[in-house]
Amino acid sequence: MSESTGLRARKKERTRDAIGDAAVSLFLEHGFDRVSVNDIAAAAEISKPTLFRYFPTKEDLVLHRFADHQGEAARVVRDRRSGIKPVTALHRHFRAGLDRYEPVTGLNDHPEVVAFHRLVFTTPTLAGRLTQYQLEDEAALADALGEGIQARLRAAQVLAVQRVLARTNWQKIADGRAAHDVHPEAVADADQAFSQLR
Amino acid sequence: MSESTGLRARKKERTRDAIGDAAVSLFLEHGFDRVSVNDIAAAAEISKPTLFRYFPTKEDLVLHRFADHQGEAARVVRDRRSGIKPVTALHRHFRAGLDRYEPVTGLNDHPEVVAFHRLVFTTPTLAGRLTQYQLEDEAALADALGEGIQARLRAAQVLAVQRVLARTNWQKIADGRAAHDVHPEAVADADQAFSQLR
DNA sequence: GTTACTCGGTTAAAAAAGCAACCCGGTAAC
DNA sequence: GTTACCGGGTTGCTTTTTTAACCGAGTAAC
Repeated sequence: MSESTGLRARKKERTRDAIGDAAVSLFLEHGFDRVSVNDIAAAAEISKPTLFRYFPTKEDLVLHRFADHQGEAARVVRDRRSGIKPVTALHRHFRAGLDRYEPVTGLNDHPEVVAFHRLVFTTPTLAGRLTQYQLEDEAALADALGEGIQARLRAAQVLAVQRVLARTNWQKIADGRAAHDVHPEAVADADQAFSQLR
Repeated sequence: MSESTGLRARKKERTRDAIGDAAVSLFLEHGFDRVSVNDIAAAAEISKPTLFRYFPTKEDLVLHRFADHQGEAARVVRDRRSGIKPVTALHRHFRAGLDRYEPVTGLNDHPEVVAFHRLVFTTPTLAGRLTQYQLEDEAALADALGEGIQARLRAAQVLAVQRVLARTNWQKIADGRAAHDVHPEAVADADQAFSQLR
C-alpha cells in the first residue's frame, strides 16, 4: 500500500511530534512563560539546537498546529471544481470543518483543545504571532483569488470572517456549552457571514 | 542520584536494547535462520549499517546477553578479598547467581529464558560462537589466576565446571521442573563440583 | 552454465543530532 | 554599578545515522 515513507522521514516526523506534544502539554500545565525551551528539550529528550532546528522560535512550538492549516484557504480555492465560486468553496469547506468539529473552527469542546485556545488567546506574544501566520495565509489566498487590490480585499474579508466565526464558537464553548449544542448556531452564523460576502 | 548519563549515551543504550530485543523476539518466534538481519533492522526501526555498528555479527545479536558477563570470572578473582582462594571466590559467586536465579546459571524457568537457551543450544552456529566467547573468557580468567600452564589449566577447568552446571540446570528445567524445585540440587551439584576442583 | 535471487556484511557520502560554548537582553544581588 | 545568573537563540565541531550502492558466497531457475 503506502508505507513507503523512508526511515529518516518517519523518524523526523516522530521527533517533531514529540517536541510539539511535549511543549504543548508543558505549556498547558504551567503556562507559556513559566516553561523554558530547556525544559521542553529535556522532556522531548532532544538537545536545544535540535529543538530550534525543528521550530524556529518558542512561539512556533504552540502555533505549528495552526501552521499545519497554512495555505489551506488558498488550496481550497485552487482545487475547487469548475463552475464553483471561490466564496462558495470556502463556505462549504468551513462548514465541513464545523461538521467535523475541527479545532480550527473553534467548535470543539475537548478540554485540551479549549485550554489550548485559551493559552493562545491569553498569551500576548502568541496571539501576536498568530496574526502573522494569518497574514501569510491571507497573502496566499489573495494570490489564489487573482491579482490586484480586489483579490487582496476579498482575501482579507474571508479570513476576517473565519477568524470571527472561530472566535465566537470558541467563546461559547469556553462559557461552558457543549460543541454539539452550539453547532446549529455556528452553522447559521457561518451561512449568514458567508452570504453577506457575496 | 544517577541521571548524569548524557543524552547521547542514553539513546545509544536504548537503541542497543531495541535492536537486541527485536532480534531475540524474532528469533524465538521464527528461528535463527529464518530471520534476516534486514527483518531485524526493520523491526528495530534502524538501518542495516547501524545494526552492524552495534553488533559485529548476526550471532552477536543473540549472544550479547552472554557477552555481558564477559570477563566476569576474571573480575571475580581479581576483586576477591585477601585471604580468599580464587576457587572459593568463584564458587561463592556462582552460588550467589543460583540464589538470584540468574539466567546464566541455567536456573531460571521464565519461558522466554528457557526458550532462549534452547535457541542457542539447538542452533549450531550459535553454539559454536558461544564457545568462542567462553574461550576468551577462559583466557581472561587464566590471566587473573597467574601465568603459565598451571593457570590456564585451572581456568579451563573452572569454566568447564560452570558450563556443565549451567547446562545441567537448564536441562532439568527444560524437562518441565520449576527453578525453585531444582535449586537445592543445583546448589549441591555446585558444591560438589567446586570442592573437587580444590 | 549463466542469470538472478537472497543474505551476511561493508563502504562512502550526506543528513541529522549532540555538545559545549557563546551572544544578547533582562533582572536580581550586593 | 558591576557581577552573575537565566532566558531565547546561534555557532562550530564531533558523533551517529541514513542511504544507496556494493562484495562474495550460496542457491534456485531454466
